[in-house]
Amino acid sequence: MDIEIRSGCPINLTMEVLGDRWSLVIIRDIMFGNRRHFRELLTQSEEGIASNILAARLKRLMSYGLITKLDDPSHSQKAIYSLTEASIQLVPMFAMIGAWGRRFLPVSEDLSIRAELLEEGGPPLWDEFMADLRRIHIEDPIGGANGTVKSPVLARLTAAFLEVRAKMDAAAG
Amino acid sequence: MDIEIRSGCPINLTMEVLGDRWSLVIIRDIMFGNRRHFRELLTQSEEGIASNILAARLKRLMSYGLITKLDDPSHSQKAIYSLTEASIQLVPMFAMIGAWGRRFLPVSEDLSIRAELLEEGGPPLWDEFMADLRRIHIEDPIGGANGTVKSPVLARLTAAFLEVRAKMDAAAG
DNA sequence: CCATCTGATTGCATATTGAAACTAGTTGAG
DNA sequence: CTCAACTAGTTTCAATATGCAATCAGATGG
Repeated sequence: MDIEIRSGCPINLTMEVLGDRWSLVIIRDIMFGNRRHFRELLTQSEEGIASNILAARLKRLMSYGLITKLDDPSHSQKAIYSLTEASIQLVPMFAMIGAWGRRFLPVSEDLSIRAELLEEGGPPLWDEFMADLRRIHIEDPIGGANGTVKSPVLARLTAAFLEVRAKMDAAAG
Repeated sequence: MDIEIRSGCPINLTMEVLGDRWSLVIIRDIMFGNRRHFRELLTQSEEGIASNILAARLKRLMSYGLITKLDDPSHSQKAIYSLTEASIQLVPMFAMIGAWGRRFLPVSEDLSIRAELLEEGGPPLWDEFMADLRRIHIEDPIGGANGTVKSPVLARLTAAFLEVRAKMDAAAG
């Protein structure tokens, strides 16, 4: 699982590592959905990734140091996937990707509220979020996975998302 | 050439449009290298894209409204490829991608100086650069392609790149 | 008039992707 | 203890994408 390194350009290298259909989507689910198990990533994903692709991407992301894998003490067969410092520092990039997508692509209201808040919050919010992520992924990945350690920023983003979704459900049905 | 839309999430949609090995690399060459012809994109690229892939990607990017194609009056068979407002607004994303790549991937000194300057310059520089790009891609694509209309920001970035490269050449040879 | 340059296209081998079925082991309820 | 449900994947196979080399037809330049 190695980069080919067609050139040392930062943009090219980033594309060699993250330039595919699924890598950033998986990191997004771990980061913003706090999905830490294979099953959660597989079935609770909006986009319906195939299990073989998910397995391959997780392996690949591990080999690049973007996620780590840890045995879940509560279930000997469960693994906990966590972000690393490298993937936590993708937060500003996600903010820009979300901002651009909201502006130029046909996003849905509920799924874009988090991107909107992240854009509005700017660097101060990103820093706060990254600090949270360090706690639930690096300092205490087990507590972060089982919910005993939480991210206030994530809680706010999730609450906003659920609120919009509830409003949409009420309007629709 | 349509998106499948597996979900309305801004990050997912952006990956459906730009999440592949080559799209952003091609836009990078048009944006930072001011390569406006097929041949330039094909042969002056650091990474050596295949001609069929380049043709397919240009067509795809056009269908998404990220580039436009224009007949070159100086040569009836030449086409000029230009950025659109949507791709010009990728500048902040490129800045973040470059910054992340510089921090976590084995970039080369010469090819990362532009990313460094773009990161240091921050939003004021990005805005200035985007204003330049609007002039040489939207307002006067022909003048922008043949060099009669120039981007001061691009000139600074290119000068810095050439300076670093000259220094490296001197040290090596 | 002919070599060269233009933006591509075509063929073909290989690599990647995607969906569904399947594996092998674990856990929890009865 | 037993069995259904759940765990993280792997296997299989068809479809698609990629990469490389060769090719093409229409300008252009000498």
